Amino acid sequence: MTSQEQSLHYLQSLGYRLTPQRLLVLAIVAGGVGHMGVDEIHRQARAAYPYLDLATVYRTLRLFKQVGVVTEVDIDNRLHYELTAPGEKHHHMVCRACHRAINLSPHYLEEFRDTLMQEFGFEPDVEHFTVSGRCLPCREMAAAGNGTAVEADVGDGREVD
Amino acid sequence: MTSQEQSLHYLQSLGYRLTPQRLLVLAIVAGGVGHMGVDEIHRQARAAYPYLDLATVYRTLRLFKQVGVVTEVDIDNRLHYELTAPGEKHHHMVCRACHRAINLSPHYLEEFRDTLMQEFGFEPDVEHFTVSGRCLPCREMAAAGNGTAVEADVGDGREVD
DNA sequence: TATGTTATCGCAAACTTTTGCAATAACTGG
DNA sequence: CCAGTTATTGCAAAAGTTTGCGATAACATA
Repeated sequence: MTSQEQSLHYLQSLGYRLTPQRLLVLAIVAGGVGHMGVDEIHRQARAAYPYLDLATVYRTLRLFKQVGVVTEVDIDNRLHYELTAPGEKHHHMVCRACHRAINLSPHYLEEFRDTLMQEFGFEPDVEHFTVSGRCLPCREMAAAGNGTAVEADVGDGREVD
Repeated sequence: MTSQEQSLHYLQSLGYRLTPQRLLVLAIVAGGVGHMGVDEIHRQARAAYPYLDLATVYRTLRLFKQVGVVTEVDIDNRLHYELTAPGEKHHHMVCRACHRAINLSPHYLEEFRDTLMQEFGFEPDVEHFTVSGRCLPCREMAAAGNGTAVEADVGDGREVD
């Protein structure tokens, strides 16, 4: 049984229905490389099934995230998804300058998580954890001439739309 | 010189212009209790200055956040702002069930921050750090009969709009 | 296999946030 | 204090995401 089939059985065991739309979205996310934007998932889905609505894509991904089948990453104010690989779980560091997502092993969060649990009884949602900040290449670029490690320049000073 | 005046001088020193709109938004956020939603800030602003546009409120708050005058918190997919109190900086834990924001002393993030810096050269944006998860009361409610520690019940199982 | 229940879908519309653009007003230097 | 420069505003529209609702289809039961 493949990992996708397992996910589907799991959904079913929770009482959710297996619909062609869900199978399709899951297959697309599973087949994509890295984090996929919602629009790209929708585009690919429509290629196979033209009537699939964008709202359904959003609802499906929200559900998948809720049950842990996919991981959501906010990249530059846009939602992206990737399959949650059971053996290789990770969190993300997203650079606010170049918008790249860097994987972060759960190991780095364990201590933080334990602290919050013990001190506040607060159970952080580590499953969907993302830190934003600036990556090394972008910080170096900023230190030298300014600009971004990849492309679009972001926020140098004055207020521009 | 009040804290607000300091913020204004700081903005000016960075080359930003002091406009009535900015003064107004700053005064409102400073006068509010806790985190204020954008719509509430806008409503109050219009009371004093009816032409102030919502887009201006968003732009102003984004600017204030960028320079550190206000702190942004995402509560239930909506942006909220509070004045950044220089002496009492803190981060937030937001409960995904009751949507309350709990303050978190910077102390709890220092170690995590240092680790990311040393291991990856990644400089986390601790200024605008928020962890989502479930607070103690909500976890207890869920453990007993289910429901939320405050009001709206969120996500019990089936997919409902 | 036929039938009932209700979760899910597609569609349209709302909501939140961002953006393009021309007009305005804040600051600068004379 | 006046004129020039350009950051900022208001407005309108777009973009991204969520939601209400009636129709449809998935699952359960017989």
